[in-house]
Amino acid sequence: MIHEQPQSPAAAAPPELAEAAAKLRVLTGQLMRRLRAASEGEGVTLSQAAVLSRLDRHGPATTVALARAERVRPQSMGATVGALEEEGLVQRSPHPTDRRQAIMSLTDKGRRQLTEVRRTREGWIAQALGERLDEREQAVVIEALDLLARLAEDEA
Amino acid sequence: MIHEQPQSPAAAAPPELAEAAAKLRVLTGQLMRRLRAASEGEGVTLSQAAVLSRLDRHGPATTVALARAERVRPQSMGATVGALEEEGLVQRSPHPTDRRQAIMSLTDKGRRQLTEVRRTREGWIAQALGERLDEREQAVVIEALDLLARLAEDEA
DNA sequence: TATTGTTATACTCTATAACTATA
DNA sequence: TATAGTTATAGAGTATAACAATA
Repeated sequence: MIHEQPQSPAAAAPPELAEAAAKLRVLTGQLMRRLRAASEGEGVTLSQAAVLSRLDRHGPATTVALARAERVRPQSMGATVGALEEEGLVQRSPHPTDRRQAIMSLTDKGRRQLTEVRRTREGWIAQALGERLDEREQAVVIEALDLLARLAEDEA
Repeated sequence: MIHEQPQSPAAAAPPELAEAAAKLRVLTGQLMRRLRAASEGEGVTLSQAAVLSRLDRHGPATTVALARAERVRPQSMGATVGALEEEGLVQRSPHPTDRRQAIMSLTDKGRRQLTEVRRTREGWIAQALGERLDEREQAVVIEALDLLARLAEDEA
């Protein structure tokens, strides 16, 4: 690759980055399906598990705040937290001053469910990282995750 | 209970790997939604675009082979290639010796569509990688993608 | 019997649109 | 007007189950 090719229709990105983009696309799809498969038979779906995990890490939050954090529409998040509430895994409390808002928090049952989720759903990833990669490779993956997260969260 | 692991109930994985697993889960979901959003209004859906891309890179293939490669069920892949065929983006030819099989290949229209797909769908990733990361960081991401792909493809 | 592929059905995830209640 | 949330509807993506045709 010495000269630029001004007439190339798909140009703009150098081929190794285009290849990386294609790999990332494939990887994302496969991870999504593995995560979904791993979370089956657990009583909670993938997106429900994501909410449980987030509530545990960042504390109680409103539906809208959860939607922003996971980058889904508030209506989508509403369906997810609604299902969790029906199963008694989260509970809603009124906001102290703003009566429009409802604050969702984990119940004890939700916390127990989360323990199970972590073991089975995120567990295989953590295990694979630990068993299949040496320390340098683990460090590479960990740094790359932060870099990619930065890209994914950039602007819209 | 388990006396081999006296401490944490969710143990087994060191905390930094558990954290990496959680980050990977969040990243995967966000990338999936971004990819889907980027492929809207293109005439092909995300999984259809994946098939076009694969046919271009690896040549003609049967439904079952495509399903294995993308790690979906043959029935699911059947629906995807069926839609592509209806739009004239792929065509099916009989297998020379096995009349059960049908070999799918890109049409000229499919190839043109793919060019468009690459520009818009994988384009934003390639562009972000090029613009937001320096060369060392790009190398880290590229290596990590290969490592993660290895993990994702390991055993079932 | 095993493999390729199809048809039928259902669930998850997410979206847009239209609405109510509160600020 | 703006924000938090709900309800209704739809499409993408995938799965399982049952089946037909071919090897």
